[in-house]
Amino acid sequence: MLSKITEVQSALEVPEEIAGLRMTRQRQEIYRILIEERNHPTANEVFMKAKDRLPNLSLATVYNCLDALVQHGIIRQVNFERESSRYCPNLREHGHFHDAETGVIHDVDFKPGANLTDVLNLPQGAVIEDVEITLRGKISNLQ
Amino acid sequence: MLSKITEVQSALEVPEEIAGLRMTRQRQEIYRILIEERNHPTANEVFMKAKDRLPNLSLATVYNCLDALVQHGIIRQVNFERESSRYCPNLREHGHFHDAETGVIHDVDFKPGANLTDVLNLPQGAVIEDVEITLRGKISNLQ
DNA sequence: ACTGGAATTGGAATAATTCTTGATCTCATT
DNA sequence: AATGAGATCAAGAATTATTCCAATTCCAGT
Repeated sequence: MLSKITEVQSALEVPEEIAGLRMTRQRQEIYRILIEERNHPTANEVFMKAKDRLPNLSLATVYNCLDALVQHGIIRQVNFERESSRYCPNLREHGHFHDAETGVIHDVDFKPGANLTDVLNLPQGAVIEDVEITLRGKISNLQ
Repeated sequence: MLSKITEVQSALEVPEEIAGLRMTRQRQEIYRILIEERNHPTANEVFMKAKDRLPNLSLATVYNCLDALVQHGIIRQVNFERESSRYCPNLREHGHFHDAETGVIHDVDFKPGANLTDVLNLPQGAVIEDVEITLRGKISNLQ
């Protein structure tokens, strides 16, 4: 069990409020886990990790918190096929490369100045509000 | 409403076997629905449609058939966020634009010669095996 | 027609997520 | 410090999409 002081100190890394969302202990802890790990955990994985520090935490609360963070644009929800949703604190517009061999998910940035309309024939008048790009494959060591 | 003759003719368009998959009545019917409608139905929507012709059809069979078709590369499974999977007989490599206002899903083709690596910074050595591009937005009529 | 393997069916089971409800916390105001 | 309103949390029930399972049924090759 952690001391009150340790808990408060780590909590201080995250501000009291972000984007108008009150950062409660639970939300802070969950956000901190996403920031520190950066490995696109599922709600359940976040739950496991967070229980160390918040023993009374419930899975429902993890879902609530993750959803609140997503709604306020503080983190992003990422879906791979029909698997559990994963969560990501990287707010840059980016895609994901899922290494099928290791299971590791790499963030994939857009090249500077690149535009999706360079490669896609969008329908006439299409206004994009959200982009989800998911690649699956493997990382080859061969040169 | 289609005439019997049209129905039979359209059914005949589907061969006995595709890509090594035995085309049973159920698989034929399900495939035909995907081909004719081309509106990215869910398994349940396919089930509803197919029941007209195959009254004993079960939802489990629809899932089985769709999966068999997907496994044999005859159709593709498409996922939007956490919604039900949808199915698509368009085998060209393509993405999807989801019109949030009408719910319509448009296929989005790649521009000829375009390559994803033109716009994305992939991890070193990444070999792409599968691409899923999903855009969400609206269609504006304004010029 | 017979037979073995594949396919189908219907219902039960599963897994992820959401909902519900009551308890608890927070914060502004007194 | 007490109060009250509203937000948040916890626990478990409910929901939803999908998969599993066991018992038929179907079909291609003999």
